[in-house]
Amino acid sequence: MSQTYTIGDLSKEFGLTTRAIRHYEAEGLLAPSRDGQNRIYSARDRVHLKLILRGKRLGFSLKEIAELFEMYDAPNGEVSQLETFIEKMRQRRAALLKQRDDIERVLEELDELEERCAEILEKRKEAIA
Amino acid sequence: MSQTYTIGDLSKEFGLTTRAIRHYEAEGLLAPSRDGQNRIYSARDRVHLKLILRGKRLGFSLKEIAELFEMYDAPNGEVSQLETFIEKMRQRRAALLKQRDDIERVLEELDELEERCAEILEKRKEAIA
DNA sequence: AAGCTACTTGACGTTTACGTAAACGTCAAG
DNA sequence: CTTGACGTTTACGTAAACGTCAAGTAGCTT
Repeated sequence: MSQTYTIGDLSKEFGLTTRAIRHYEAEGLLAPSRDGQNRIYSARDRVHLKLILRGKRLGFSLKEIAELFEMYDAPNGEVSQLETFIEKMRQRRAALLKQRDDIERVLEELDELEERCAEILEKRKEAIA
Repeated sequence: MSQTYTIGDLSKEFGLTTRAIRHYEAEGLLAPSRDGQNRIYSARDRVHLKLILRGKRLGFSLKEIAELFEMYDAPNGEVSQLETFIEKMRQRRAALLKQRDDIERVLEELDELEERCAEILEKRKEAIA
């Protein structure tokens, strides 16, 4: 007996609207089974949803996330297909590394900003006292 | 004599359309000076554009990037303003840290995927030979 | 049976981030 | 003096990612 979820369960758990979840399905990112006409999500579906959200946090479009899913399921094609696939992965990796670098820089800037703010705050509070 | 750029210069350098650059201006992200009606971008404007693109790579909306710019210019307000500002920074930082974590995970997954692909490729090539 | 609650499928609306086309100004080269 | 390359504004178009009704269904509960 494996755990299942309604669309409402997942929407609450992840802070999404049901509309959004259905939208992901319409875009081919989810494929829950049905109980009559009601959607039933498996643990695997839930993981998929998590992955979707992670992809979104990284700035991927739904279409790109769909591609990533295909990539994950698809290493079955021919050699040429596999090679273009690997090339795509290389590009993804490069983009991610760049993104990681960007994050480091922004974090540094935030540190500086925070310091400046702290200083200013101190002065203001002295001025008040 | 400081370096200046036309909109075409910048569009070429960063691989954007001029339309996009004007759009950023319309959204308040850039404020080049003018020579007659033609836009003249300073080195500072160019840096701003770089920052815009970095923000985009990180998945920020143009509006969010505008906020970040304001944040950077704005540590002048009152104490209460400063404090909400610092709170915003805290949230940004948390989001960025999460994003960094997400990236690590996806990179790991990409590693696994690449291994799988390499294995499959080898087998295919053996099969051919 | 009536009502509540959660689900369903449309279908149109909205926001973001530009694309694209029209219509025109400006300057240098041929 | 026209052609071409670049620039301008204005305005409508569009794709993505949902939001927001509307109208219906299905199962409980009182």
